[in-house]
Amino acid sequence: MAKAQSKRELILDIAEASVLSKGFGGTSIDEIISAADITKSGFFYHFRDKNQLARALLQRYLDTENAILDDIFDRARDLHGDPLHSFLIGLKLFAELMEDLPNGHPGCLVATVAYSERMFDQEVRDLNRQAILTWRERFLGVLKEIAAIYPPRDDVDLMTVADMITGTVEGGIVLSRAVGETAVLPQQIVLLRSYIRLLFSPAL
Amino acid sequence: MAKAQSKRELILDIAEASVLSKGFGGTSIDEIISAADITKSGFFYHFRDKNQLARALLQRYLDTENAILDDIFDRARDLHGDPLHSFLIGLKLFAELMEDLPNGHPGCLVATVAYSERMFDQEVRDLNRQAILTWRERFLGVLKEIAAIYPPRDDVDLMTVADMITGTVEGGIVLSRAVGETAVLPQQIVLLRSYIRLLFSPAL
DNA sequence: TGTACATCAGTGAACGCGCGTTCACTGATGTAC
DNA sequence: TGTACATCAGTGAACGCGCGTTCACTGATGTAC
Repeated sequence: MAKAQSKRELILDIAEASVLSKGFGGTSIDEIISAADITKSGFFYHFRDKNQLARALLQRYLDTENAILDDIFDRARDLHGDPLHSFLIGLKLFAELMEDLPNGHPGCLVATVAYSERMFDQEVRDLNRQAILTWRERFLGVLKEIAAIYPPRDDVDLMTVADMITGTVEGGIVLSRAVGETAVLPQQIVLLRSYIRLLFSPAL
Repeated sequence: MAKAQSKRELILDIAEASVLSKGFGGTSIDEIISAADITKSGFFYHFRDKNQLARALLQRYLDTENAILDDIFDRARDLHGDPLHSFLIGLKLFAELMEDLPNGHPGCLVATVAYSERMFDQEVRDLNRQAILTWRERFLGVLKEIAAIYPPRDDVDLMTVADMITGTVEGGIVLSRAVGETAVLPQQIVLLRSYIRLLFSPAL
């Protein structure tokens, strides 16, 4: 949780941590305002209602997450011209980033929304859906580039492979949290990398 | 949701569906009892408190889930003597089972607990942790058998591969729900199967 | 530079409903002798 | 077979606290002229 520069950001920081550890329905505004040292009316000055908080929370989360992905895969591009090799480097960088988080990945808001969809309005659910589709397109683009050079060894649907990137992260977070081992998520990403390599590498 | 044979089972059925769509904190006892056509005291006759409901919910879920896995992989064993081939058959059967669910997989309670751990007591969290570890051991056993015959093509940790089975299902469910496409989960399982085959099959 | 007004970032008090939980009680069925 | 008692599966009424939300108001800062 980065140090907040404004009360609004502070509210979002506190709310995000609470939502990820107690769910949206388990997070109360009273609890947020007491941690943020603000009155209840102060909270409602910044957010019209609780669903508006959810929307802001998810939007902010997606923006930073996408910025991180951009950064990692852009750096990987700079390190190697070949799309397969640069993607493998990107996955390695991603795994290392997850490994360096002191308490493990704090959790993905997309998963919380998916698992309590009936708590949110249509706008939030649409935002969530769009997030997955954006990641699908992002990775599908890279995979198509790779497949054009390295024909896959198995008859797979590239869109499904693209989803697997996101799915591995989502699944890895659930496992890491449930079992209480922060190492599980980075291990899963490294294993995903092994699959991508096996799938596209010319015969060893 | 199977038809309940007792009020207690009915409460569990209703609560499970609600927890999977609104989270544990978003599920109220009032809502459960009105759907189950029972009074509040009737609820507290069956469950001491809300956490006791969570424990019963998770325990029942794990029991049925493990029974399904036993059934599928036992059948796969009967169909082929070789551990690799029978495991690949088992994964296919699993994917088909997920494909045949009319509204997709209803969601995994392990994930809900993992994403709202602070809502539950230690007993529930331990149960959740143990569930993941049990699945890890289950699949690790099979993978060791396979690796003894087919040396893996890549230097992977078999425990991480075992976790990947569980992780693919957890991640696949999150994706399926978030994007609203029931096909995503079975597709992910089929892709996992492709990896297992690629990893252990002798050079094609 | 002074004055008038607008906006920003909140405060304080109150609202009514819903929440999980308790407790004394009850009618139907089962069991012992 | 009749009676006494125990257990099962609940009911009904009340509890107090916490919840999300509203509304009139306020002091500090910014802007126009």
